[in-house]
Amino acid sequence: MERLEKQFYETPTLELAEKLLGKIFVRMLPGNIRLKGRIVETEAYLGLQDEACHAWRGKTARNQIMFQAPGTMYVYFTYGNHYMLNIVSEPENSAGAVLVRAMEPVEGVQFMQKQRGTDIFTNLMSGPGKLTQALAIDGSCNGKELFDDEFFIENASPLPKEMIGTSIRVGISRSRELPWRKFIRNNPHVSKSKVT
DNA sequence: AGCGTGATCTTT
DNA sequence: AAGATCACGCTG
Repeated sequence: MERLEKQFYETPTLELAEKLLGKIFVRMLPGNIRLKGRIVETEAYLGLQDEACHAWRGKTARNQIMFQAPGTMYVYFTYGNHYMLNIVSEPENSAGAVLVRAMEPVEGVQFMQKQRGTDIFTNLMSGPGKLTQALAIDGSCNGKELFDDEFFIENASPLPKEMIGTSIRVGISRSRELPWRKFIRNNPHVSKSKVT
């Protein structure tokens, strides 16, 4: 399948969160290592009215990447342990991003097992902190774009509507009511959560 | 259900 | 300068 171009990302954040489901995230590493994961769970974070969005009070040193062009990666560190992978949306100078919460491993499983310290297939990328560990994504990836040979996303056929679930977002306290989490129904790699 | 772990943001 | 919060994951 072909790689997603810039214009794919030029769509409202909530819509992008849904469109990314089923697409194949690819990372190339030195030594001809290719890692692939199918995106199965996402969440939308949008600008000023969404109090759970890092950028809701304006631009800071941490969140500035969220104001960049669609298709940029916003990676941040949290809870003293974990990196979170987001894909920037919305035009330049407005803030928005899609949090990638879970993937299904497609290629490079052995590498992922080593990274994660487990062989259990459904425990490799079934959470936002797990998938960055599996893919060796850290703060050095913050600000990189999905349009080169290191990081890109491959297209896949759109999913039928009935396969997509919606819920409130996981692990936030402000703006909890917004139903901005999207996931593939009955997929075993979707993160464990009280909300289904 | 409880806690580690450290950057970031808010309040004093 | 100090305190709170945090888009989590692991053990028990």
